[in-house]
Parts: sequence; C-alpha cells; structure tokens
Amino acid sequence: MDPIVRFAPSPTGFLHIGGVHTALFNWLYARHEGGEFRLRIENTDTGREVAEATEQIQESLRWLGLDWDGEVTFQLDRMEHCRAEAQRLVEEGTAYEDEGAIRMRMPNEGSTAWDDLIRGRIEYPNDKLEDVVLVRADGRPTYNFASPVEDWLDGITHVLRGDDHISNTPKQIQILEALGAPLPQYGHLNQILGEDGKKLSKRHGATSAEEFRAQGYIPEALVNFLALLGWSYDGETTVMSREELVERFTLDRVGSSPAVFDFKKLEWLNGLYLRELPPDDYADRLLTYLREQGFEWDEEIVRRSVPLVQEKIATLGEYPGFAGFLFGDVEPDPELLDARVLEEAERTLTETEPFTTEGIEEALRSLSEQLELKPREAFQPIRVAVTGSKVSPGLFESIELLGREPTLERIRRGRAAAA
RNA sequence: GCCCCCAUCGACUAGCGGUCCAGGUCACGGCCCUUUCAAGGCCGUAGCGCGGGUUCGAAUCCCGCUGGGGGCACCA
Repeated sequence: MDPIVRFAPSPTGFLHIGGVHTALFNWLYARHEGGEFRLRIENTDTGREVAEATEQIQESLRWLGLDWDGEVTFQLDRMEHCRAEAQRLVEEGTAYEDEGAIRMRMPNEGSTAWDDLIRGRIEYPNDKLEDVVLVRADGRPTYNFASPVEDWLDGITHVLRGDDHISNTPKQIQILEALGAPLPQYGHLNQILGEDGKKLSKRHGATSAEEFRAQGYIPEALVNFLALLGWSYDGETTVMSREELVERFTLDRVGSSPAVFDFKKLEWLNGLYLRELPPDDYADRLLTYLREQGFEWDEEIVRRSVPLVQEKIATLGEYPGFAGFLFGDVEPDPELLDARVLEEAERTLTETEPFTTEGIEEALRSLSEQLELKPREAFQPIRVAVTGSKVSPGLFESIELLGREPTLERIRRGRAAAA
C-alpha cells in the first residue's frame, strides 16, 4: 500500500523553518515511496489564527517546490464530524461531559506503546495520561482530537512530525483505539536548535521560509541543507539535487538526535548552488529577487552584471551591496582615494581603446607600472572611486559595464574628494 | 516535581562488535593562486560525556550517572 502522509501546520504565522523541515521529510518520504503528500491546515484554535498565514504557508511551500497532492483541507471544516464522533464516545461511555466540554477517559494502568518509525519502541505510562478534552465547551474540537480523527478520515498511513509531539502520540493512539480506527505508523523527527542549543527562534536569525527567501537564499540550497539535518545518504555525500534526495531518502537513515541549525553551512551551500546556475537562470532569479525586494533596476544591466557577481556572492541579498554601484551614485571614503593615481587613471581611461575589459586591464596595468606601484596599490583607489568600496566585482569588468563617461565622472569626483 | 526523548570533532554527520590510533562536509588555521572580495587547489587543528558491566575484542550491546531537549492547556 502506498503511504499517505501529511503536513499539518497551524496558521499562526509564517512557515517556521522547523515546519519546513517536517514538511520536507514528509514530502521526501511520499515522493520516494510513490505515495501522497497532503496539506492540512490545523485551524481549530481560531483565536490564534492569523488571516494571511494560510496563504503564506502555501506560498512558501510552492516556493520550496514541496508540492502537495489533492486539495488543502482545513481542520475546522471537519468540526461537525469531530463532534459527532465525540458524541458517539460519550454514548459508548469512553468519554464524558465536563463543564460543557467533552473529555475522554484515559486508562490509568499499563502503558501505551508504539514502534516509532525512527526511534524504535516508545512506551508511555498510562497513569501520566490525563483525560483529554476532545471538544471544548464552545463546541470546537481540540487539536489532540481533531488531528487523529482527520488522520483517520484522510487515510493517513504514516505520521511524521517533530519530536515535541511524542507526548501527544499516546493520547492520539488512545483516541483512535476508542474510536475503533486503524492506527497510522508514527515517526518522530528530531528538533532543530539554534546555535546555543535552544529551540530555534527569532534571536538566532531568520526563522521563517519567507525570511530566508528575502535574504536571497534559493530553494535548492535550503532543501538540500534541511535534508541533511537528521538525515544522511552515506555520510559522505553532501550536495544533492532534489531528484537525488527523493531517490535516496529512506526513513532508516533518519536520525533522532536534535540538530543545530548552521547558518554558515547553509550560506556555503547557497553560494555553491548559485554558482552552478546557468547564467540566464541566475539572471532570472536575481531579477525576480530584486523586484520582490523593491529594487527597480535596469534589467539589461542586471543581466550583464551576472558574470561579474555569480562567482562572488553567496546569497542574492548581497547583490545590492556588491553591485549597487552600477545603478546609482557612490560615496567613496576620501581616505582611500589617491589624487595622483586618479589623475593618471582619468587620463589613461579617456584614451583607452577599445574600452573593453581587456583594453582597460592593459591600460591600467601599464599605468601601475608607470607609477611604479604594485597592481593592488594602483587599482585600489580607482576601485574605491568607481565602486565606492574596497570590495567589488572585478575592476576592469566593472568599469567596462559602467561605461567610459560614468567612470570618468566618478574618477573626477574622486580626485576632488581626495584633494 | 513527574513523564518522555536525545548524547561521535565548534556544527551537520558516517560508523549498526574486530577492516576506526574514528571517515566526509561546514566553520576555523596555514600555504598557493590573485586587482579587492570571493571562488579554486593543497595541507592542518579538532571528537567517541563519565562510571560500571557483557565480550577474546566496544564509538558500536546493557545498566547507572551526568548533561541537553521536549511535554505535563477547553494551544497546536
């Protein structure tokens, strides 16, 4: 039987990276096994629901390429069904009314156990199980009731979720058994922690898929990175495409210990994926990114700048700071300028023919020789005057792309500022 | 407090009793390349939490401890 799994976020805000991790593992499992991956919004807590969240979660999943099967379902839509099931339990005597709410009687002896897909056998003493509320006094089912009922309704065969749900599992198993429903198999994924070993939160940096997107990370990198948090193929292979991940993903290689989110490694992976992109693709993504971030820069120049930046930046977010000089004035630090060098550079570049990367390089190299300066000594003031920074794309390419007049203009201004 | 889960380099991990004086990747350090910054190449530092067992033999199995995390809601 093909597995049916689900990702069931609650719409309380942006999709948290931990949620992405859970969604990814479910998705990889479903795709690898040829099963189904469903998306269900757990919105029984109407009080905490954020209006935009439902759409944002879907948008994030689409961006990441985690496509789901069938229609998105909403927990609240199944409210009536849940109520009816709860009523049935009351009639059968396994549940009872308590101040308007319906609670289920939990056993006090023995233990509830299951063979966790990734942790092996877990036993939970029943005397620690409280009589869980199935339906609130206002008629809305609780998460711990609606969730298993829906898993049953949807024919979910495998529940893969964060290990913070371990203590909910015995309750849900008891509920399903009382209902006479089949049990899915449960697997509890490892938690993702911040650098300090605490649960990943705001103060560690970006925590939502949206934030990573805004910082210029691309889905391939994020997916590859997250897959490696709690799963490995052979311990040696690090870089894997989405297809390779799907092909290689198996539950028996999923680990159970918590993993610290390593932003540096993500950045490295992102840079790697960015560098491997075909230039046209890179340009398209960069353009889309810049537009999303509110930069309305000339498309042609952005495209032509791709070869200058692709090897150099690890996130798209670095582009404005790195190549922004191509689109607007710069404010160089006068301390880093050098009037004599700039005067000679202006003279040289006025006459340079052809005004191409090669021509410019040749001209400036002979300039540095004339001035008896090391290349770096001669080029740095020019770089600063032209790009406004000590760090920039290749100088000659940058000058060619900027154009002769704008370059000369900046050098003139640099001379004035230096003097 | 009670219950549950987890435990290999700073980080992610490989290792499922001998082939491990523990391998890969990021980070870090050094060197090379070099117009800056990256990228790239080469080299290197660094780890089985502790204590008991089991066994001819343990990072690998068992127990305890310690440490970390999670849960104990009419939140999800």
